[in-house]
Amino acid sequence: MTADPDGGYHLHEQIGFVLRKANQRHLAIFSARIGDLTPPQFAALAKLKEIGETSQNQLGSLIAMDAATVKGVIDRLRARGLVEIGKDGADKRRLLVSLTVEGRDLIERLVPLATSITGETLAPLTQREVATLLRLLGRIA
Amino acid sequence: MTADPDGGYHLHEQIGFVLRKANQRHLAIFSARIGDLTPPQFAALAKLKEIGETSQNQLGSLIAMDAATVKGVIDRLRARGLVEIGKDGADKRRLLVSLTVEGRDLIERLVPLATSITGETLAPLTQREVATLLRLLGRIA
DNA sequence: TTGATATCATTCGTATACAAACGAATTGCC
DNA sequence: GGCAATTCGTTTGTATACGAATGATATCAA
Repeated sequence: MTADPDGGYHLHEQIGFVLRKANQRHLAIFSARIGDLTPPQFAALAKLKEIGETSQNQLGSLIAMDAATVKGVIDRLRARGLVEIGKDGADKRRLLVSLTVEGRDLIERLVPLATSITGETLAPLTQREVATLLRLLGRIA
Repeated sequence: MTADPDGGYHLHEQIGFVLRKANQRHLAIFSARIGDLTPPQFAALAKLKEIGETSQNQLGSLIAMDAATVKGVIDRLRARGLVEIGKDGADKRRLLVSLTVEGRDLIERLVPLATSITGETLAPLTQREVATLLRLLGRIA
């Protein structure tokens, strides 16, 4: 039924390709609404607001970034004064990352925008379809 | 019903975050099975096999890459002898990109692997759910 | 207690991604 | 024909991503 009659391989039907395109559209919507922060930077600030101070690697695992990637993101947020780092007295290997006052202010102002970004990204779907999509994506993520 | 009782913003429920995680899992499966080619490189070869010779920018728009990105991908494929470029007699601005014999051999050998990568990525879902997911993703892509 | 193992953060190298600016070539329009 | 707008490819700069290697520190086990 849904099988390809000619048995051929079509790039546009592969999950990897469609995921990449959906990501691109979301990124375009995001940067149109929040121009001075990238989605990874936003994710770091949002997670810090949710859970408070943590180590750099712990934050990375919470937002699905490896150690090398999260370091770059935190460095750039730090250069802008949105987060700050401190030492962990109990474990000298760790860097504790936390929001600055400016970072907290910014993320609180941006949350409504982020909600509208999610809304615009999902605008082509009904509420029921949104729920289905998130459920199925969650299972392959 | 599905509304968040506390009205809070949770990163893990946002479409952008879930898309990024699904992409990560797909990439991990891809590189475990096809270690010496990235998904964008594979996409370029697969599309060239589908449509034959095209200009660099045209190829980019077919596989959703901007001009700067596609240039890097083609450069690396060219350095490995998988694609070659020629001049367009009718339009001196254009570079015509095509598969070499080695490139054609490789992509034909890899297509079965790519099919199994798609299968493994979608393994947590039933056939019906796969169809639903691809349909909904296609609408927001 | 000490020695193997694991964890934390950093660094290096490679590969997407995309914006912006650029020169060369082509097209559209009068 | 000729000039403006467009298109093609390139280059530069910035920002993820991830593998691999490394040094410092913790932990665990014999």
